[in-house]
Parts: sequence; C-alpha cells; structure tokens
Amino acid sequence: MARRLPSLHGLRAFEAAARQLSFTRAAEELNVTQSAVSHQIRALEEQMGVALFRRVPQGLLLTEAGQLLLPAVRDAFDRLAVGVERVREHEASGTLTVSVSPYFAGRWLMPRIGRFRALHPGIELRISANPLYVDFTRETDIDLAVRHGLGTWDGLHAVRFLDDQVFPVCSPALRPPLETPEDLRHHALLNDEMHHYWDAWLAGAGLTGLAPSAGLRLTDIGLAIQCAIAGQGVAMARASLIEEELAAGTLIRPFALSIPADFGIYAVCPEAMADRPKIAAFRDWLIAEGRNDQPVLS
Amino acid sequence: MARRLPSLHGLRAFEAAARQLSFTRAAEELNVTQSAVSHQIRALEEQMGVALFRRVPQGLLLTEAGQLLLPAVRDAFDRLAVGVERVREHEASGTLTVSVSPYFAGRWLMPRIGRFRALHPGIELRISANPLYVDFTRETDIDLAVRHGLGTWDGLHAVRFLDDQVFPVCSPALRPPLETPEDLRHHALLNDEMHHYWDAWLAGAGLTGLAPSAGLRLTDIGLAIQCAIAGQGVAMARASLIEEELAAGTLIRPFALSIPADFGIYAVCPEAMADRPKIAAFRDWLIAEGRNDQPVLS
DNA sequence: AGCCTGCATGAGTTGAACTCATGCGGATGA
DNA sequence: TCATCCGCATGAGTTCAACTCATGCAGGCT
Repeated sequence: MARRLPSLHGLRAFEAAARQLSFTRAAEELNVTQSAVSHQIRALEEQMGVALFRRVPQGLLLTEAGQLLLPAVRDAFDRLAVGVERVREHEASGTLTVSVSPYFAGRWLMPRIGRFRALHPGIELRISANPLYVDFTRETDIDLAVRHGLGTWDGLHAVRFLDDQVFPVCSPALRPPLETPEDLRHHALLNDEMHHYWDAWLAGAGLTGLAPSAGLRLTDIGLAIQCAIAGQGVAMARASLIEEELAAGTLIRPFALSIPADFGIYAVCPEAMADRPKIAAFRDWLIAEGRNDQPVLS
Repeated sequence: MARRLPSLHGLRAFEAAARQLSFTRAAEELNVTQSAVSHQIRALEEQMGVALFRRVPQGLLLTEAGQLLLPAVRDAFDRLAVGVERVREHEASGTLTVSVSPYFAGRWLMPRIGRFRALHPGIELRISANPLYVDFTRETDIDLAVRHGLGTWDGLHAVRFLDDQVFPVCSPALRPPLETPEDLRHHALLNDEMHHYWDAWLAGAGLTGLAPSAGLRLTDIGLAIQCAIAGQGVAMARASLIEEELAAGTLIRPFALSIPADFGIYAVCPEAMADRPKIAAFRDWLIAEGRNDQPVLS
C-alpha cells in the first residue's frame, strides 16, 4: 500500500454505521457497544482528517467525504465476506476420510450415514474400516477416526459422542439357560476389549470368584458378539451397539442389571485439524446422532 | 455480514504475504516483525479452518484455499486504499482560508505564495489580512492563522516556522546619522510589538538609560516600519521581514549587532483541525519555506 | 417539565496484536 | 561433512487499539 490505511476496525465500523445510519444499530450488528462505534468513528475521522458523518437530531447523515468513501469501503467488505465464505464452503466440501472399526461401522454408523449425507451433500465420505487405532502421523489421509476408550490420547482432539449402559448378552439357545447371575459359572465370559466391565458387573450382581475366560482372547468386539450368537459364551455389550441383535432375537439380555460405561466412543483427529470445516461438520453430526439415539436406560 | 469475518489484521497480513510470498518481506512492508506476520497467518488459518500457505524450503506457496481467497482479499484492500486516498486527496483540495497580518502578508507571504500554488493547484487560497489575532471560536471560516509570539495559546495547535535574528533599522536619511550605538540617544526608539527586544539589544550594545519611546505606541509593525522609512525613528526588525527594504535601500541596518528572537512566527489552528489535509499541506509548506529562506546570520 | 433516544466522552479494562528471544529445518559454500 | 545463513515457528512477555462502563448532553415528544 502506497500509504498507510487507517484503522481497519474503524473502516468496518464506518461501513456498518453508514449502511444503518445509526451508531447504535451498527454496534448491535458488530456485537460491540454504541460507545465502541462512536470512539471508532471519531478515531477514523481523525485519521482521515475529515468528518464522515453529520450528527443531526433526525439521525446520522453522511458528509460529502463520507459519501465519497462509502462505495469503496462497502465493496471492500462485501468482497472480503464473499471471498472468506467461498473458502469456508469449499473447505466444507470435498472428501472426508473416516476410520472406524468394522463392528462400529456395521452396527452404528452405516445405519445412520444416510442422514449425514442428506445434511452435507457436498461432502464425499470415505469410510475406512480398520479394527486398529489409526496412527495419524503415518496415515495422513485419514481425517477423523472413531475410537473406544477414555479419550486421553496425546496430541489428539477427542470428543466423546456416545455414552452407554453395559450389560451381558447371550444366545437364546445357550444351554444351560441363564436363570440367575449365579448360572454364569457354567459358561465362558467372553474376553474382548470389553472385559474390564465384567469385574464391575459381577460385583454389582453379588458374584465372586468369576472372571472373563483367560483361555480365549478376542481382539475384536464383533468376533465376541458372533461367538455369543453361536452359543459359545456370554459377551458384555454396549446398549447402543447391540440393538440390532436384540431386536432380531439373535441375542437376548438375560439380566436387567447394567452398569455405566467408563469407556466412551470418541471422535478423534489431530489437534491441528480439529477446526477444519469438514471434520467439524462430521464431528458435530456424530454428537447430534449420539444425543438423539441415547439408549433407554434400564 | 452474514457471518463473522476473521481478523482484518490477519487478512491484511495474508494479502501482503501472498503478494510477496514471504513472511519476512510482508512484515517489512507492514512495519511489523516477521514473528507478528507468522502469528497472524497462523491465527487466520485457524479461524478459516484451513491452511493458506505451504511452507517449503524454496519459500512460500499458496495452497488451493489460499489461491481461492487471495483475489477477493487483494481486491478488497486495493478498493480500500483507493477509496481512502480519494477522500484524502479530495480533502486536500478546495478552499483554504488563511488569516495573516497585512504586514506579514506583504513582506513575506505574498512574495512566496506562487510556490505554494504551484505545489497545490487543487487548493484555493483565501488570504484574510487581519492585524489582530483571529478568534477561531467566532470566525469559524478561518482555517489557519499566522501569529507572532511564543506559541502558548490554549486550545490551539501552533507550529513555529520562522526563527530570526532581530536588529535595529532606520532610514539612510536619518539625522544626525547613527555612527555608534551611543548615537541612538538622539532618536526615537519606535515602540511596537517588537519593543521588548530593545532592552536585550541595548544591553548587548552596552547602553544603559535608553528605552523605547513611551509617547508613541504603534499597534502594527508595518506602521513602525513606515515611520522608520520616513526618518521618524529607529525600528526593531526581524531579518526575514525586512529584506525587501534593505535591498531597496529605503532602510539600512546601522549596526552589525543582532539578537535571536524569542518570539517566533507561528502557524496556528484549532487542535481538532490540525490533521486536516489542506491545513497540514499549508503548514508543511510554511515550514519548508521558513527553512529554505533562513536569513544569513551576522 | 419530564422522559426517552442516540451520540459523545473520559476512565478503566481487555485481549488482539505486537516484540523479543530463540529454536528448527533446509540450502549453500568451504 | 560441517558451519553458516535464511526464513518460518513458537512461547513468553509487553503494548496499546479496541473495547466496556458510566454518565452527560442535546433534541424530540408527550
């Protein structure tokens, strides 16, 4: 710039005041006090070396200098607004790559994904089914991941969007049938990443001397659920992820007792990308879906 | 604006950095540190939710988003600069009303005014010859005045633009002629607003018991000079305001001794108008002329 | 005359914008 | 290969532009 511009905030205040012909209404639009606009305009007039407004009892009028200045300033701020919005819209469209476990994808995400796509037709989703935690430093094409845990991952922005009650589930064909919690002694308590809930649940049921089966370790919740459907044992399940099987009758919930899950389901991404519009849009959608579909607590 | 703009200072930093493809050069242009630009761009990228630059070893590159944003921001700041400059130029033209004493107008201002008009053809000057101090609160059409004094006028912006040596002048036809300062005893020491210099000059000349004539008080320096030309006495004169008479021989300088003037010649206007472009332009010109025509010191 | 509205202003506060100091990475030249 | 240079990044601390708060004033209206 050949010559120093006056205060940009002052020019913004000028534009709003000139359009509204009121410091008070301009202040409301800019979310500042009337006093702030008055000070801004005064400072701008000093910097410009000329009055821009005439304060008359009927209201504000632009002076000749103010009328001369307004078109350029209005254009400028309009151009800024258009340009900024275009970039934001552009950034809120394009491809979003989400990494989720196949189990979570099948049980929770895919049945709902249509609603996201309806809300954000401009965002092209790419779902990467991956049972393992994604390493964002190596897989840089992943924008966001869904993780199960406590949310304390260094360098990652994590938002918990699903809270659940947790309870045992089993096949209705399981033999001998589970009449009381004591009957669990006759069956394998399936040992997956939900295993730590057994201790709390069994204590709640008044049972001692029982623990998840040590002989069989399942790395994937989906496998554990399939074992339970096959009558091979009893699995611990989160309410929001077992609705389908309970509704279909392939699994039943033998006891009413449930406990709150300390592990949550989190939307996770690198801290530096948390504000990216696409990522924020998806995360916000997950949060809304998690709130809408809160399981009915027993 | 439908949506809050990001930081205007950030956008300004972005425009400069994008044009220069360098934070360091952008900082120099904006008169801030490289660190300030770096912080600004980082904050802007967070507010926009997208990277605008790629930092590569060869220098900066604009990302796709940055390329999308730049035209609108560049246009906007160009429009602001043009609009602001147009108003400033417009304000630096038009009519400027200057109040000066007739004496000062004749002896100093008018012989030089052509140079001002050549520099500022867009400013129409109106010279108001007024031997008295102008009261800006009553004569609101006066933009600027020239005053002789110490510059301590309340509520007024005063800039001293003429400093002078002061010395006695008289008609070459004065009788008896002035051979030594002692000969001043035979003549009237003319009493105008320059009268207070007599004490200091006479003391410097080693004379005691002499003072400006009490019987004749002249309210205007011009009158005193005319009296001196008529041989009616000896006047005290400022070097820069007596050149014409000395050159023409209508007055002579009988002694080499001179003293510095404590009173200066000031450009004066109301504080609140000091920054008006027309007024600033004229004042700056007076300062430049005062510097250029510094009298040769004896 | 009293009340209301909107702008003006001084005093004090706040936080965006800045500087300072320093670190890091990459290019270059010896 | 190493030392040096350059330019961007960053955290800590500082500065002052921008803001709020409180209040005053002028003019219009009832």
